[in-house]
Amino acid sequence: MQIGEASRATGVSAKMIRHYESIGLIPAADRRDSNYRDYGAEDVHRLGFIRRARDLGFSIEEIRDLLRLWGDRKRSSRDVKALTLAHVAELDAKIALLGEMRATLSHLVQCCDGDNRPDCPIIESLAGAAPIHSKHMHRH
Amino acid sequence: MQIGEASRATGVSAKMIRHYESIGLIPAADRRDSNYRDYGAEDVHRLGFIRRARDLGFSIEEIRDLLRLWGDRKRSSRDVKALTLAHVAELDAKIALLGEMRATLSHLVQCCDGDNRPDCPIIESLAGAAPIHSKHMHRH
DNA sequence: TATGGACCTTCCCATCATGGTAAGGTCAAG
DNA sequence: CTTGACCTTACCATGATGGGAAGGTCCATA
Repeated sequence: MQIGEASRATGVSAKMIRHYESIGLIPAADRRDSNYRDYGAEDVHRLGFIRRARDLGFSIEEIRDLLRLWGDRKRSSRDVKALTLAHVAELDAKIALLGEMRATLSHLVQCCDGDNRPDCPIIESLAGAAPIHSKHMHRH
Repeated sequence: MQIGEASRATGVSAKMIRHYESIGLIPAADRRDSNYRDYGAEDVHRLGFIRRARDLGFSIEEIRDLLRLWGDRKRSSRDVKALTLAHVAELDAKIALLGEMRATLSHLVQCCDGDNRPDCPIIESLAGAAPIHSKHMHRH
């Protein structure tokens, strides 16, 4: 099948399929006489694997490792689990960072009247008036 | 003061200060005879504003708007609040996405023995054996 | 058979925020 | 006068993806 059909079958854009080939994530596709790339069931299977891994947030390099493990009949599930746990830790770190931002911002939003006047704790906070502590600063 | 000192004072790298100038986020700095950039209190204040906004995850374009509002004595806090709420919504979307990934992965991790054998639900799931439903699939 | 349209090819550029490096200018202290 | 710390511009890289140009292939239909 041509790249477009492989793309439709896997949800990976033709652009990215070519890219994955160019960086060696997947083997170079067979070519027809027309020089068009030709994909078979195994290729589609691999692309589906990649798409699912991408959907779970794995980086290309992590996926490279996952593909190697997938093809290794002697792999230990320990290695897969370790790789995955490392990725989960990355996700946790990102979530924590975004969560802190969200918490700070939603506190500021709560304190902002949102009316026609210019006075705004959000702008003031960015301007460096004071760090954002808790709502109960004056109780200590 | 020179760019290095402004950088140290604000936590914005000299590299990024020049970059912000090049994209018009901040006005072109004054120059000394040596052609070195020269920063004053107002510049440092603005850079601090930018750094805090970056720390809260605002994009450069959002910061452009925030700077405009900051400098506008006739701004309405409504506008600031709206901009911030839009950003919080973006954060929520990202957090939700990462959270879904995390949930799926941690379920798979739980199901993976992590021993010397190759059998691994993580790899199998990526290979497309079956979609990940809940642990209680068979209860309905 | 010719043409049109859907598909493919490679190549280059853009995103976003940031960092690295190279080649060279400036300045103050020793 | 040298050394070292600082500055300048200019170019390239990241990671994953998309856009577009210029041109080749293939099939159906007029």
